[in-house]
Amino acid sequence: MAVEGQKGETGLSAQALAYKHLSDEIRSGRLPGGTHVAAETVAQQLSISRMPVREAIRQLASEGYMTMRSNRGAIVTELAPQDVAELFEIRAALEGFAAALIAARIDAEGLHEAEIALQRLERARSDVDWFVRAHDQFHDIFLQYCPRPRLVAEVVRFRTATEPCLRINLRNCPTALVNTVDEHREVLAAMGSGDSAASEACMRSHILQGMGIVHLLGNVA
Amino acid sequence: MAVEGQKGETGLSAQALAYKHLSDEIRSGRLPGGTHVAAETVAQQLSISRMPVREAIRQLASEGYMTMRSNRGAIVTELAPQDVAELFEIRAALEGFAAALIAARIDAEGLHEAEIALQRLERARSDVDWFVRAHDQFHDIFLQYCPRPRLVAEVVRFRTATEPCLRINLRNCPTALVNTVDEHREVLAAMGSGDSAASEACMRSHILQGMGIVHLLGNVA
DNA sequence: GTCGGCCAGATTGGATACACGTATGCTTAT
DNA sequence: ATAAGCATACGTGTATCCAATCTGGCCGAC
Repeated sequence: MAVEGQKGETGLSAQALAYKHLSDEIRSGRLPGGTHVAAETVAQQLSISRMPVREAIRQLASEGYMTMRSNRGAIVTELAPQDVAELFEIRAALEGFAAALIAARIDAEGLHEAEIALQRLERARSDVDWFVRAHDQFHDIFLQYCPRPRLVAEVVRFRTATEPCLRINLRNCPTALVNTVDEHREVLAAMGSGDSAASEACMRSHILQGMGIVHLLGNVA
Repeated sequence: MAVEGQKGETGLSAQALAYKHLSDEIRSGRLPGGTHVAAETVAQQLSISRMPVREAIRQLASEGYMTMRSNRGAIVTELAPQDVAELFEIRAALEGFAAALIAARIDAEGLHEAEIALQRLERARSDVDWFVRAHDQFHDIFLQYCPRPRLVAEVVRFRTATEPCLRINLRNCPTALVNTVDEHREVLAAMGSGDSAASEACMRSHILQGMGIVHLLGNVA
C-alpha cells in the first residue's frame, strides 16, 4: 500500500484526511442522516487503516454530526425538523450577539467588502450552491470583525451543522433566496449605522425568518 | 493483563474510562492548563492501552479541553482571562435566550421550586462549594422548563467549562456571593412576571455581572 | 567560549492482529 | 407454514507492533 504517496500528495495526516472526507460527505448531503458508516469501508476508500477513521468518527460524533452506538458502529445523525429549527435558533442567538459586537467595531473597509459580497449574492440567486457559498462569505466578512474567536467558532459550527438543511430549504422555496438578499441588505444597513442593538435584532430575525424555517416552527414553542 | 477484570468492575469501555478520568482530572484542576498529557502514561495508570486514551484525548480536544499539537502530543488547554470572559459571554447569550423561552412557559410549581433553591442558595453563602452546587441547581430548575434540549446542553457545556474559574472568583471576592443571591432574586421575579424580554435581559446581565468577571473585561472590547 | 550539527532516547501516528458482540440467514421442530 | 434456535459472517473495540518525528544532550569546529 503506497502510504507515502498519499501523504506526499495531500500533506494531511491520515486522520485529518478521514475527518475532512466524512465531514464533506455529510455536509454535502451525500451521506444523509441515518446512514451507517463502516470504518473499514471508509478506510479502504481512502487507502488508510481503520484507526484514523475511528478517531475522525469520534470527533464528528462529539461535534454532533454522527452518533456512535456501542458495538454497532456509527450512523450519520438524523436531524428532525425541530432539531434543525433549534440549531437555527441557537445560531441566531449567538450570531445576533456577535452582530452587536461587530456593529461597534466594523470599519468602512469591512462595510465595503460586505457590500461587494452582497452584490455577489444577488448575482448568485439562480444557483443554490453558489448562493450558499456567497452567503457564507457575506457572514464571514462580518465575523472577521468579531473580537471573540470562540464565539466565531461556535457560530460557524452551528451554521455548518444546518447547511445541508439550508440547501434543501432554498431548493424547495425559491422565493426564500430573494427574501434572504433583502434581509442581508437590512443587516448591512444596521451594521453601517453602528447601532449594536439594531444589528443584533436584525441579524437574529434574519437568521430565524430568512431561512424558510418559520413554517417548521409554530408548534415547537 | 487482566483486562476482563477492568470491564467487569467498571462496566465502562476502555475509552469511556479514559475520557472520564481525564475529564475529571482537568475539571477538578488536578491537571492545570498547559500540562503535557502523555498517552502512554495515562494508559498505564488505567491499565489499558494507548489507543482508547488517544481517542479520549481527541474527543476532549474537539470539546476544547485539550489542544493537540502535531507529533508533539496533547496539552491541557490554557484559558487566558479573556477566554474565560468570552465563555461567560457566550453562556450569557445562550442562557439569556433560554430564559426568554422559559419565562413564557414556567408554571407555579417551577417558580416554587426555584424559590426553594434560592433559599438554599442564601443558606449556602458561607461555603463556596455548596454555593456552586446550589447555584447550579437553581439554574437547572429553570432549564427543566426550556423546550430546547440542544440549547440546554450547550448552556450546561459552557457552564461546566467555566466552573473552575467561577469557584476561584467566588473565593477571591466574597461580596460576589451576596450580589449573586440578589441577582438570582431578580431573575426569579422576572420569570414570575412572565416577561420574556425582561427575563432575557436579567439573566444575561446576571451571568455577566454577577460572576465577578466584569473587572476582567474592560480592555477586551 | 559559543554555536551548530549529529546521534540517542522518547513519544507520537499509524497499521496490523485478535477477541468480543451483534446481526443475519438457515435449519429444524412444532 | 411459522417460529425458535443455532451457526456463521460481519463489524467493532482493544492490544501490540512498526515507522516516522521530535527533544535533548554531546561532540566538534570556528
